[in-house]
Amino acid sequence: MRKDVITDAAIQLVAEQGMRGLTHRAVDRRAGLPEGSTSAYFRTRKALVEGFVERLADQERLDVAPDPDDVAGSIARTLDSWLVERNRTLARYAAMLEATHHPELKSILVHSPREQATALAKMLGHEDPERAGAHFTAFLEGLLFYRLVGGGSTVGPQPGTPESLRDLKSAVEKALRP
Amino acid sequence: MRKDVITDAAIQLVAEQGMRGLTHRAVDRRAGLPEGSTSAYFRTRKALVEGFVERLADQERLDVAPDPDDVAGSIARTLDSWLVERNRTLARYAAMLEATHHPELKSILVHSPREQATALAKMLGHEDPERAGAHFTAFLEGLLFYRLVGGGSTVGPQPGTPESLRDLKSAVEKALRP
DNA sequence: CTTCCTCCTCTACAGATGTAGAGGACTCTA
DNA sequence: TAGAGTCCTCTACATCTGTAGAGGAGGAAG
Repeated sequence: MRKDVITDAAIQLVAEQGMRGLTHRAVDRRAGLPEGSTSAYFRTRKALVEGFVERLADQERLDVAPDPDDVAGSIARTLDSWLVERNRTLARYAAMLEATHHPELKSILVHSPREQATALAKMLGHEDPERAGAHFTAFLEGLLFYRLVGGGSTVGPQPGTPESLRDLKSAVEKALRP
Repeated sequence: MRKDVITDAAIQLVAEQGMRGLTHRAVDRRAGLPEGSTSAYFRTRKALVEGFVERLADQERLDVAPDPDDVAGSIARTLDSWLVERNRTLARYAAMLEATHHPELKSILVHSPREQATALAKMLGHEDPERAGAHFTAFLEGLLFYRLVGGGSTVGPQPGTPESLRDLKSAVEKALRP
């Protein structure tokens, strides 16, 4: 579908150049479409931003569901896949930051791993599941962010490798400890 | 100094409107300076971005030095102060994201809490201080990020209150545990 | 075949943006 | 007081950006 081609190009653009690079014409060029296409589908820039964030949210809805027999392992695998899909994850951070001054985006981005984390914490016998769940989520979020943008540059092992998985798993295990 | 007025205005702008809001003229207006001032001090946009990031780095160099007698408490206080200075911290996240496609910024932003965290982890008797330090840093980073931009909106207690300090401290303590 | 409708491409235009330089005001030095 | 140097303001201009609408290509419906 045309719209998806456009929003996918938008995601790449945002990952590579930041929100500033997201213009109608730049998306046209990036997607190899004739000038004016993006503008036809998303008349205003606000619409374009929302379209791109919706696409992001759609693409990530899949990934979420830990295996109860190997909680840490399955979470580590999900995190690692997000590191591998570097551009998508970078675009998501850009979108989250954008949501700070563009609240409509928040409802699109919810993605809410929070309830899930709370449930998980309850399951694992934390005394204050709400708080533990929030801390756990924060830790994962930080792990990702730190690997991807923080800490200078290539911190930690190369994503997608067994070593990366091992490292992530050990971190997740530590975070899951009551 | 004139330059500081300009870069401070730039920080506010970036926090409120994102990198996209950072234009020479917008900074002039925000700082109440005549049009052209920003352009005189920072001829290119790249220079403007670097100037604003340098200013950010300068302002945060102060805050870093945990009290050995109350490690968790002092770290919690630092984190809380960053939450209170919402705009500066938001601007820093924008800058970090920007550094992804603008590597010169990395050397300015280093801020490197990593060696510190490693040293801390060693001090507290972790078996793999390097890794523990990285995880610890990631956790703090995530805690901040999650509170400020993640998780929908106002997650957790209001920054600056004793309750916020207590919550942060408990989180930090948990993360410090070997 | 004609008519209609949808999807797409192209062109237009006002306003914003990056960048440059001319020249004025002010300060310092002699 | 004259001259030199610095700091600032203003104006200019090519380019980019957001947004709008006119109109064509092609398929569907009659």
